[in-house]
Amino acid sequence: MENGRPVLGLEDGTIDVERLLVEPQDGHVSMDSVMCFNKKIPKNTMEMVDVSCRFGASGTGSAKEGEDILNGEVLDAMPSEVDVGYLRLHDEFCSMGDEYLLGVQFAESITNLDYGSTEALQAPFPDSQMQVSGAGSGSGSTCKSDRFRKMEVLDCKNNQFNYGCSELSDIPSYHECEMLIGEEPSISPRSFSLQNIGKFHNSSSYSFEDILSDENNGRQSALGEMFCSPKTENSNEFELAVQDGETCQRQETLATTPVQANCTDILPTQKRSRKPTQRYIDELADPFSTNSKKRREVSSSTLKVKDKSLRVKDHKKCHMGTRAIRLPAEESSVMAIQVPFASLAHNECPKDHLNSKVECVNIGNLMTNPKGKRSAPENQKKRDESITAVYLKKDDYVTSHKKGDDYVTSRKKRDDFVTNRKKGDDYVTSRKKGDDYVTSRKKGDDFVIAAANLKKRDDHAIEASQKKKNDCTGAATPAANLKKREDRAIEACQKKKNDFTDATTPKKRDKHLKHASGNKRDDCDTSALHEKKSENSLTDESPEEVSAFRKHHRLWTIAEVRKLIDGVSQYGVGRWSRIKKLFFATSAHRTSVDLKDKWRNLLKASGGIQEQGNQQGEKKRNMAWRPLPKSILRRVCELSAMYPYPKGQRPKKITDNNNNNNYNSYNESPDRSTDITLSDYRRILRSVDDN
DNA sequence: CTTAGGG
DNA sequence: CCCTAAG
Repeated sequence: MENGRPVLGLEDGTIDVERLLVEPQDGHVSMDSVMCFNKKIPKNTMEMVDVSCRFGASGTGSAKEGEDILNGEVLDAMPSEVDVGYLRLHDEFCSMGDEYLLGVQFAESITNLDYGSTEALQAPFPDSQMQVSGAGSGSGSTCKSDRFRKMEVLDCKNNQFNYGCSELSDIPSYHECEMLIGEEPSISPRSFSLQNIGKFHNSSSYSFEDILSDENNGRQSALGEMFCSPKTENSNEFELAVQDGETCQRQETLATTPVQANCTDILPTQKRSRKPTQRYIDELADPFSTNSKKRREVSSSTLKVKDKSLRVKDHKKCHMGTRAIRLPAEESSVMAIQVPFASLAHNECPKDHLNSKVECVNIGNLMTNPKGKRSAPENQKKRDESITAVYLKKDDYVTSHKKGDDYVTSRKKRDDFVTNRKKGDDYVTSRKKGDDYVTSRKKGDDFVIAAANLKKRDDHAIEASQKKKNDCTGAATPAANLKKREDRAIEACQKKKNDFTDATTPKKRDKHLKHASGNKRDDCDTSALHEKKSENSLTDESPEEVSAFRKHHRLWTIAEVRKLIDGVSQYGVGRWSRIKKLFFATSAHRTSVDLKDKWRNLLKASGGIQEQGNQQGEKKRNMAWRPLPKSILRRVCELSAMYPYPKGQRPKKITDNNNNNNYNSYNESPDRSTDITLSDYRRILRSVDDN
C-alpha cells in the first residue's frame, strides 16, 4: 500500500503467508513460485518484492496478530465461494500470453494479501482494492467468475533466491487473461507478454536482486504501490487488467490463495509446503470448465482477437500444462471455442511455432495426398483431382492432429494453410474482377475475417496471405479448392476473369482448374504424368512462395517443339487440337491453344532468324530469348513458308530460302490443304508420272 | 469444342 | 500463358 507502512524486517518478518492466507481452500502459493514468476516478469518482480516485503512486514510487525487477523477475518471476509483459479506458474509461461495475465493475477493476489496482511485486515475489501489497485482499483468491477485462470508454474529455478522451487505452488487467481486482453483489443496477446509488461512498468527496471536488497534494507514498498506504479506509467492495459481483477476476484484470491512459504531466505521460519489437496484440485476443475465457457462467450462477444489470443493461450497452456487435471479443462475449453473463432487467433498469435508446425504438417500432407490423386492423367480430370486433393489434405491434416491439445489449432492452421495459398490467389482475382472478395469466399467464417479480407483486398496480396492464415475454418470448404486454381492468379493478375466466384463459363473454369491442378501438382510435387518440367518448379517452393512465383508456364522443351513442328508439318497450321491429340497426348498440360501460341512464337523466332541473317544486330538480340536450335528454327521457317500461320500473314522473307514456294506471292492464302511443299509437289509429279 | 487473335 | 470472340 501506498501507506508506505514500514516494512517489518523481512528477516524476522517472514511470516507464514499461508497462515495469513489460510484460505478455506487449499491453494497455496509458494514463495518460490512467486519468485520465479517475478523473475520472468520484471514488473511482476517488483510486485513480488513488495509482496515479500509485505509479508515480512506483516509478519514482523505484528507477527502473529497479523496472521491471525488475516487468517481469520480476512480469509473469512473474503468470499471463499469464489472459484479459485488454480494457478501454476511455469518457468516458461512468460512466453505465453497467459503469462501476462497470470502475472497480473498474481500481482493482484499479492496485493490482496498485502492489504490483508497490513492494513487490510480491518479495512473493507473494497477499500483495499482501491488502495491496492490504485490505478485500476476503484471500480467495483464485477467479479467475473470466468476469470479465474489456472496457471502452472513448474520448477522455479530461481537462481537468485535459492528457493526450493521444487514445489509447485498453486495460486488461485481469478483473473482471466481473456478479460484483460479483451480490454485492449488493439493489444495483441503477445504484446501483453510479461516482458512487455515489464516494459510498461518501470518497476521492471528493478531486478530481483535489487528488490531483495531493498527488502533487506527495509525498504517498504507496498504491493499496492507496486501495483499502482503501472498507473503512473500509463500502462493502460495493465490497469485494465487490474480492474478486471477487481475486488471480488482479489478477495477471493486472497482468501483462496494458499501461500506456501518455501522461501528459505525470506521465510525461514515457516515453510509449509502443502500440496494442493485433491479436493482443491477437484474444485478447481469444475469452475474451470465454467470459466472456460464464460471466457469463450466474452471473447466472442468482444473481439475475435481476444478470442484468438485466448485460444492461443489455452492451447499453449495445454502444451505446457503438466498436470492432467488442468488439461482436460483446457481442452474442453479449446474445443468449445471451436474453429470458427480460431481464425483471428492466427493473426494475433504468433504463427511461429504453431504455424510452422502446422505448415509442415500441411506440406507433408499436400505432398503425399496430391500424389495419389494426381495420378489421373487427364487434363480436365486433373482439376477435379486437385480439388479432391485439397480435401484429402484437409482430412489428413485433421487426422494427424487429432491428438488433442494441438488438434484444434493445428487443424485450423492447416486449413488456413491450405486455403491461404489459394486465398491469396483468390484475393487477387477477386480484386481484379471486383467481385466481392468476402462474398466469394465461402468461408463466411467470421465477419471479422471478412473485414480482414476486405481490408486485404484493398491492400495487397501480402495481406491476403495473412488473411489466409487467419481463416482457419474456411479452408475446408470447396471454395478453397477452387481457389487453388487461382494460384496462378497471384502470379499474373491478368486473370481477373477467372475469379471463381463468378460463374465463369465452364470452359474457362475448367481451364483454370486444369491449370491450377497442374500448378498444384507442381507445387505439391505430385507426380504429374508428364511433367518433366513441372517438377522443377515444384521442388523448391515453399507453400507461400509457390503461389507467389509459381508459373504455369512450362518451358517448351526442344522435344516438344520438335513434336509441334512435326505436327504442323503433318497437319498444317490450324489443326492444333489434332496435333495436340496426336503429338501431345501424353502432355496434358499442353492445350491446343498452347500449341498454337507456341507456334506463333516459333514463327516469330524464325522470322527473327531470317532477319538475323539480314541484320546481324538483331541477331544477338534474338539469341538471348531464343535458345532454340537452328535446325528447329529452320524447320519452322520452312513450315511457316508452307503454312503461313496467320493466315493473312505471309512469310515474305522466305524468298531467300531454298523454298520453291515462290508462289507465295501469288498464293495469297495458300490453304494448308492446297498448299504444296516441294516434296509434295515432287511426289505428286511422280504419281502423275506413274499414272 | 476449336480457332484465331489480342493482351 | 491467358482470355475472348467467333465459327
